Amino acid sequence: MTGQVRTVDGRVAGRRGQATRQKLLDCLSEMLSSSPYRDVKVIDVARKAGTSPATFYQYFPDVEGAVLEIADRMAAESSSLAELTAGRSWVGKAGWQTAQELVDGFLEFWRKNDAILRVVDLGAAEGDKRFAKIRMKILNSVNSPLTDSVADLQAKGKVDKDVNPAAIAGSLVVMLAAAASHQKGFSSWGVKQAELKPHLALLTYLGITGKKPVK
Amino acid sequence: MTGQVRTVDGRVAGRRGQATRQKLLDCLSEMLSSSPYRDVKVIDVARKAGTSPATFYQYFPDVEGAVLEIADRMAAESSSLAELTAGRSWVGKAGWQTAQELVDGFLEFWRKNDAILRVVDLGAAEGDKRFAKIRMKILNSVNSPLTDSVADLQAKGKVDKDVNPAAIAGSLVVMLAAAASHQKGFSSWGVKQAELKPHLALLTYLGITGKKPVK
DNA sequence: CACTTGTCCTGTCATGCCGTCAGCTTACCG
DNA sequence: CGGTAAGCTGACGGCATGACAGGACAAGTG
Repeated sequence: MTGQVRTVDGRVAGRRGQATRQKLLDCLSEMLSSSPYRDVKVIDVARKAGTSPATFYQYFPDVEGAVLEIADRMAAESSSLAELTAGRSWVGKAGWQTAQELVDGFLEFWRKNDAILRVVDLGAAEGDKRFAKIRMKILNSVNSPLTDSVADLQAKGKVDKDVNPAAIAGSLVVMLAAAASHQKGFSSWGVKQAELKPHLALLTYLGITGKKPVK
Repeated sequence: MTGQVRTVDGRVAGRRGQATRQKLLDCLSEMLSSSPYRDVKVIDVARKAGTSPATFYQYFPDVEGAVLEIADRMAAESSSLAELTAGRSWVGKAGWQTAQELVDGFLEFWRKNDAILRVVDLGAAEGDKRFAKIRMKILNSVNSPLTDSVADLQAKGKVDKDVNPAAIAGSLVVMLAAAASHQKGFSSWGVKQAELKPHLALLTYLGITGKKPVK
């Protein structure tokens, strides 16, 4: 699908080369979790991987290039997020359950990938189209089915005709993403994580259906 | 209040020094809008300000230090955001108007300060307490009065007793912040800014009151 | 086993930014 | 006008960057 893995100078990477490349990506991932993006240096990644900076540049044009690759893989995995919403019911108790599971799955995904997601978010916010594209791919895996759900309810007359399903779904998805990446912020408001989840689910349910949930 | 402005080596800055310092801050602000945070170099800021890197280090310990100063000033201005919510009604048509004005004011503030807010967001997400504190100060100027509003409605029996006002208000504020910093993302979902606003207001109103707005 | 081929890694180098210091210039004040 | 403190910069060692050429290594061949 993606073709062969190639080095910067055009050669085809063999088994050993791919292993080195992967190790560099893993070490970069770790560094992103432990130090500010701004301070991540090629030389540190290379040292951590037990190799030299020159090797790094054989596989990636620069740090950003490697980050994009990590982000791309994560985006590929994000498709699993779609199952949290696609084809689920938003009516009655089942609807409330859908909302809860969506929030749970979303926060979990964000928690697992928070370091790289931070960088993707920054890149997208700074206007970098490559990062914006990746961000959209991730958010879309939730946003598309969610938009469909709203449109469905709307077709059935259960949601006002003047709402734009994409705007509602997008706003909710963006809320979940932001809440996930700033969970610590909520604790300074005296809101614990366990307490936050049902409230996010509540807002999600309210936004989608326009009604209070039946718990 | 804040005492005298001092250089890194302890001297008191006079009129000329303060002007230079300010010019450096202004130029840094501009650079943050035009290039990725990761690529902002001291030497570029200095050149843009028509001075030398050594001068920069006379007033700031590093780029981050200067960024914190810019962010601090913005946080001071953010208190004006409180007026968007404090003491406003959330009932009936007046409530709907409150929601709209809140969204409007919030997006406007974010638009004006987006570059620095991006960096603050990143710093906070990376766990830097100084940035987290600044971020909280800004969000609190909206979150506190909003929390009060929910608590008020709750006391009057208009909102369910089992909701945590801080969790609801916090989630909504975070949603607004995220929507503001990724407005471009919505356009790839086919949602224009003018269309986004009323939907954010709708979600806000729904979240605060638990009911559909009377328009 | 020697030889070849193609992959893989690193030593080294020019370049450029970082962060600091000594020392020069400028402004203010008695 | 001389003293003092503020303000600025040239220059420097140190480190990261990014490029290259060449050495190390594995695998296949006669």
